[in-house]
Amino acid sequence: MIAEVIVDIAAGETDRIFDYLCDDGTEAGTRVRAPFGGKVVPGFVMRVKESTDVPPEKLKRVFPSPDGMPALNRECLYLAEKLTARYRVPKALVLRLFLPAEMRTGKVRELKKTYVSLALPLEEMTFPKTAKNQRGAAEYLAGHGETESGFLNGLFPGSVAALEKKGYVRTEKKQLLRDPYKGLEGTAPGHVLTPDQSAAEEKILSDGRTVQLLHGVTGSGKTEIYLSLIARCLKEGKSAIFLVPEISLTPQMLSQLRARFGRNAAIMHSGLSAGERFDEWWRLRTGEAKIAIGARSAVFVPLENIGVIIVDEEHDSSYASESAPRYNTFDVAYLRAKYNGCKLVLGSATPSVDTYKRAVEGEFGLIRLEKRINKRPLPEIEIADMRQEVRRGNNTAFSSPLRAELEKCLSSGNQAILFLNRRGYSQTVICKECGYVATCEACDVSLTYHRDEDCLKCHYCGARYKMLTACPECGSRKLTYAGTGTQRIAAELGKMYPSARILRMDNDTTSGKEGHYKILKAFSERQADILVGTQMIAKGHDFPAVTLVGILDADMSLHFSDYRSGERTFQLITQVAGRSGRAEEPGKVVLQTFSPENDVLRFAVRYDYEGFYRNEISLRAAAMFPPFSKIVRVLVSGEDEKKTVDTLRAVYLPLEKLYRENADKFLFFNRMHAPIRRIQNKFRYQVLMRISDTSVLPEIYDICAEAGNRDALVSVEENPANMT
DNA sequence: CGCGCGCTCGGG
DNA sequence: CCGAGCGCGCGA
Repeated sequence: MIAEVIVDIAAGETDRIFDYLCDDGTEAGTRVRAPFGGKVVPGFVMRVKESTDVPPEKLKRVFPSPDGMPALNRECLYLAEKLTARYRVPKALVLRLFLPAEMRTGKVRELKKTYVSLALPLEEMTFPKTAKNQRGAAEYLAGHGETESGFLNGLFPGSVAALEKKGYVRTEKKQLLRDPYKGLEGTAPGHVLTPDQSAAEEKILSDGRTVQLLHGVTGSGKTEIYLSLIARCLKEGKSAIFLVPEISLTPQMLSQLRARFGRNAAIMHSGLSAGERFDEWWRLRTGEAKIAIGARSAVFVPLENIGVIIVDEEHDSSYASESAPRYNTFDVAYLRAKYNGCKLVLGSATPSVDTYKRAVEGEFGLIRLEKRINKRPLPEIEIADMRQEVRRGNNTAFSSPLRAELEKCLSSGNQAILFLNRRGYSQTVICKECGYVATCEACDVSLTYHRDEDCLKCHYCGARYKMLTACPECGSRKLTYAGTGTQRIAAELGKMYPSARILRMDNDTTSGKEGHYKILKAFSERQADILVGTQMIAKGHDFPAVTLVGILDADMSLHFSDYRSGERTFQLITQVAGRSGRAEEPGKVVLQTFSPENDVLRFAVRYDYEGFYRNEISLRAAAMFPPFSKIVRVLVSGEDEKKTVDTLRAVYLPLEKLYRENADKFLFFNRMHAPIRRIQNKFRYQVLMRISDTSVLPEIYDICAEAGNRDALVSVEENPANMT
């Protein structure tokens, strides 16, 4: 038999089928080791056929990897086909998305362990006087029953082999799957849905459209509907995919799911060890687990017969991949829903403008949940006008309403969260004499001062620099800090409320995934009174004792140079406000801004999504921004500036030709430096386009795939989230 | 004339 | 991606 193989090499030149001899019975989707260009590389069997045009003397033989079954099922192969056509990326890169990384790198630990048990009753055994270990091991087995061989040998060195030779013990190899959430095997009964929830579920199931948008205010009980939909699938013998933003995969949430679905749920979480992740994946592949829960990448799990796909917090930006195959989670989920003939349920309290437009226009089903389950009102949001504060001589980061509320909150023994959006704005060092700003040698961005280490750091490449004592340009010692970071806020707070316990949470205090939880856990256990943090604290996590949320600089995201800044700001405020007053006591939110008359803020304080949407969509239509157009950015980056510019030319010229021939389909077309000209020593140039007709998109992808080379990376981004 | 580096090409 | 093969430029 002949196998059509894609070799797992991420290069455009090798991105084609190579024919190999293979064993009879080899199936498509099987991983193989293939001799290729002098060495053996991993590969994937895409198809199996009887014959080939390749001359026989060239044909080599592949040998299958010891997986026991094809790693990729039919649907995975189908999706890979579709995605390579859509994004024009090498097939090997797309295929990798379907496997846990551990499987490719081959570092997965042995899954089978040997267990030892007694073959005879202890009384029938005889041991030489010197064979203490043999006797000890046999006695241990008699007392403890079946024991893992390595463990027993550790206790009684050499015993296992000796006992086996005498026929005193039996050994057996067993598949061992690590269970990251042991002790939560119980299957908790589901809550009974409220009439509103039941009605919503019925509507989802009875509507003919594939995509259903569940638009429900915070606390309206969307999660219960998801779980009920999943439970239904299980009952029908089907499987389900449940996608959440990475940040919502909190230990509480995971244990809740495990309690409800037990080992039927496989959790794909970056916090798992490599081995655990592989095991969870394998349980899905074999059908042992039927529910996949995870962030973005879980949309690629090898489930079959899918009954529902759920995307929670649909608007969350983490659903867009930021690297290599820049797939869009929704696109993949939609393909899978179509393939399986099942529903794709999107849920959000603040849907993205694009999704909501498609729902109100009837392309998607739209289900509204307007009541909160516990009937508790949403926290009141008060706007603090920072212009007045400055006029009154208050130059601190805290308005008088916020101070008043903070004092009230602290004196009544409750907790407060202060939210700071530091995006595109950081605490850096400026020379007062000449205006010099400390910047990174590799990235051309300003450095950020870190007080605890007294150094300057680059947030794009992580480089560390010694703190300056004098200006390198003019020698002046008059250096000052600009901007306000969480560190400074926390320090100011400490001065204002010396007895308050303050916790800080941002990229610097949370090293690794664990740091995250440690801080949140400490705060929820009330080891602190005030939590100061960035976006990170906006989502997930329930803090029942929090009655005050302060949004220190609502303007920061509002005036960020992105067409979605209004949308982002509305989502952010709604989300942050949701942190306040989760238990009995009513919550309060103070929103500080220099532009209190801003429409987005006014809709946000009233929790008026509809109003916000109508306002926003008319602005987008007037300016012809997405969803009325598509922003396409082609980024060319490379270490050698000349070669990078050469590559830029190689994409620009054909793109410009395309633009000239289809001028009516373009709203904007130009080439320029990327906003950050250099990151990690790579020069960055871009061609920026806004297109009103997506029919030119395949051509754009083709041109870019053609132009990419060894020296410069060419990537295409659609409606990019950050334009660095 | 010989070696080294850079570019091109092929890999089944 | 990676190695082989080859051409051209440079030094002796």
